[in-house]
Amino acid sequence: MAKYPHAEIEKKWQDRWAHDGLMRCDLSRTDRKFYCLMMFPYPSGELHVGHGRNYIIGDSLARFKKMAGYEVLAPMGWDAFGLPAENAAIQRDIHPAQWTRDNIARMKQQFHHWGVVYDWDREVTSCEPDYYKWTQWLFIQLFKAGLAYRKAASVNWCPKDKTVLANEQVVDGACERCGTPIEERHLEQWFFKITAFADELLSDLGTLADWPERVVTMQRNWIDRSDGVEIDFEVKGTGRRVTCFTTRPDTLFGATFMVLSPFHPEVERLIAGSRREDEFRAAIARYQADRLSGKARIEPGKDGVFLDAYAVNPVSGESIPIYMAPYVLMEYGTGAIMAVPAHDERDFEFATRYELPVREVVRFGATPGVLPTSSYSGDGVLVNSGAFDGLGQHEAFAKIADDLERRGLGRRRVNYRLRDWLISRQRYWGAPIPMIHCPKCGVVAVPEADLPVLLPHDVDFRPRGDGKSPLATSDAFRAVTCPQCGGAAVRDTDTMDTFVDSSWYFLRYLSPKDSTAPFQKDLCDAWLPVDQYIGGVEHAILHLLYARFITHFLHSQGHLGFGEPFARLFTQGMIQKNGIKMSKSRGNVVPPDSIIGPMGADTMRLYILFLAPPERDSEWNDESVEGCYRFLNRVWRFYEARESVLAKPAGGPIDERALTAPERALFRKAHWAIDRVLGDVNDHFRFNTAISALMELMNVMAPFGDEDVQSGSAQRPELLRFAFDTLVRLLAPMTPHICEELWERTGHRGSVFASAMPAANPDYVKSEQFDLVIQVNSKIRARESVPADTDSEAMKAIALRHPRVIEELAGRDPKRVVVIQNKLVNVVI
RNA sequence: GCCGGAGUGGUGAAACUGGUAGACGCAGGGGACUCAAAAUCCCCCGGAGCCAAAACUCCGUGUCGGUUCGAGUCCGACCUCCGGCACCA
Repeated sequence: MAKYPHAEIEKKWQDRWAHDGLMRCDLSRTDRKFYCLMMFPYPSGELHVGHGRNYIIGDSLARFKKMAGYEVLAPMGWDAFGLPAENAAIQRDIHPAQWTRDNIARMKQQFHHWGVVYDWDREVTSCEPDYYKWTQWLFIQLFKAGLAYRKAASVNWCPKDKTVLANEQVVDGACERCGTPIEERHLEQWFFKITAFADELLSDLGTLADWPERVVTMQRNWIDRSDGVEIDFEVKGTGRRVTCFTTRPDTLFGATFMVLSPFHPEVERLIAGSRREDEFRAAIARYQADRLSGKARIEPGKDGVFLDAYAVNPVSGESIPIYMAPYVLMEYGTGAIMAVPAHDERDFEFATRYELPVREVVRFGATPGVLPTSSYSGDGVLVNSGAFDGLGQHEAFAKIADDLERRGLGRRRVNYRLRDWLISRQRYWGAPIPMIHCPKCGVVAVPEADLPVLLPHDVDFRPRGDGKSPLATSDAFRAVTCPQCGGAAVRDTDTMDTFVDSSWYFLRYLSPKDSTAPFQKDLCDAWLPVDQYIGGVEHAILHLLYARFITHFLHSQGHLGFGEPFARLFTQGMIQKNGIKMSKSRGNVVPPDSIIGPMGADTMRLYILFLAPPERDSEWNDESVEGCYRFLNRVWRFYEARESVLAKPAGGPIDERALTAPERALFRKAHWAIDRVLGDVNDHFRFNTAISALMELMNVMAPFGDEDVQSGSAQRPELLRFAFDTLVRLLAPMTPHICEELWERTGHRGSVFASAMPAANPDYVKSEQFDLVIQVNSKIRARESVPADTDSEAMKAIALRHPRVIEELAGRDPKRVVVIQNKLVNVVI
């Protein structure tokens, strides 16, 4: 039998949607708004079916919401700056701008062929001056607020990409992108002070009830707040002090030694001119080498050196030896710790190795003993702690902290694992940092009226490897007059991390062409937070944290009326082939055209949605795709075989009581399908079960009307039409082309997406009969078909007079009879 | 190590608040149509017991226990896989 003409149908509707602006959004309709946002892609070229999932889920959801009466905002744009464009451009000897533009055109074409429709009037492209002008504006706002600062920092340097990487972009000591082991360099870099927002970013996670739990957890662990106390220890005989951070001031009396990071400044002071200086320096060099190799966990008990020096416990006056050891990190706290081996695992390991005293200061239960875990269990009582003996741990924390603060020897402090965000990059293809270095005035922001600072086109953009940006080679770009004093000055030649570009794009969609402001507060306040954000879980930390930070910042400055940008988040799973992620380098990608060509975009969409719950990683199976194609053909043939009935309007309401039993079953199945599909999609993105419900409806519909139509005696045309219309409308968001065509052919005016979703009548959602399960002692012994909503007494009676039950009872009385409405009766003997 | 998530047929997966395990597909087997094939349509399809069929019975949701009339679902312990963090004081 002939296949339905998908190619022709799909082209027709794709062109019509584009022409009619199907997803054009009217921003003035805010009473029922739905902002449906998909993470904008990096324009890397061809998209494969794995990428497609994100956009197909989003497009289907947007269409559902449209049919549910929402004014849907579904925009799309391009995260267009970044390294791959440069690398590809270097390889192919074309300009990154050209390469990027070509890819955008290609990907737009692909969306079009998939039937994925956006409001293209709102397209944003982060590498265009009309966009990055405002990324630069954002930088200046952060600068003015004291949240963008320069610091000479030891930074992660990728020798292959020849650029600095953020901590977040270093994975296992290697570059996230190319896998090259990173090196350490000391360079002046720009940072955004995200740590200033650490606390609100952490506590507001609690308001994100509609985010996946695991994403919230990942962010919480990433920020990781710890409350503690900084304590000053005197370095004996020097008059100098070393400050330690601890979350356990209650164990202060148990500190039997101190450990400095080998990179702590005090180490240099202690070893300079010392008798064992050479030995110390050799050790430091070794630790340095280990640190750069990155990977291995450093065993606290493995390595450390006594520095021939002592510190004085500020409370007990006790002298304790000072060690340096690589298990203490310079990057966290103060780079120095007071070691309490009795109550900290790592300190315990170290003390064991170097035979240092272990003194119990918190007792759990009655028996003395050490408990070397860093967890703060809270029910211990202090011992060996002078005046603080007998206090509970929590109380001791407070008392000791108070005591230290009063005497000026310490202060309460909160530390985060989160570090400030290093945003400068020594690369060409990014937004230039809008700053000027003046010999007289120092670092000065470019006046906002002078934005954008244009990225010069004719620069040798290959990376240089000397720690400077390619922009530094352009004298024309660098030379500038200082906006403050008018003297000669130079521009900053670094560009911004692309995560800055993507940290605010969702605001720009509302006024993408506005040349006077990055976004409009009133529009943003009306349309945000985003109602549904959809993207890959790989952005769980970086992008989502940065976007939250920037939104919180803009909120704090009064530019926005809200702090959290994304009310609901959905992270879709990866599509794999042969058990691994689809990627070009692994050669296991499925090109969309290999499906669309023979079977059409609707089949591809249907398969991707039917495959599995969308949040789950799933395996692509070529054979299963055909099952979806078969289903669409069945729908098509159902129409064709009944065209004479379906093609013309069949009016009249359906009188349920006048229907025959099988007709009533179909009528109810349609109502059931409405209920299922809308519930599955709205509540949990369960497109897979929604589709299976529609397949069930089709299975019930299939026998209806065929022969009757042939013989010209079709019964109940209104029922046939009701069932078919229902199927078409429920299926339309997922397979839009075939459904638009069928909607038109069945005599409807206007797009199916301009029509309303059908509503289920609760009276008809359940089938008339159900299988009453009769159990004896919880084992199924019989089933009987009975009318829905048979009351408990009647159900019980049916069960008790069933021959099987009578047989099992053998004259005895049941001990108990459990009745579950519309389900089962369990006779317990 | 810590924090999440997941383990169900040959396979992708269903199973709403504890109540018929395996819906809906795919693959496979059988049949109809056909000269034949494709396509389509119909039937079967977790395992075991029975020569076979029907009926029936038992077992079965990673493992072992528990709660309950009843557990894939709840509780406890464990195993495996995936993801995140990993010297954070």
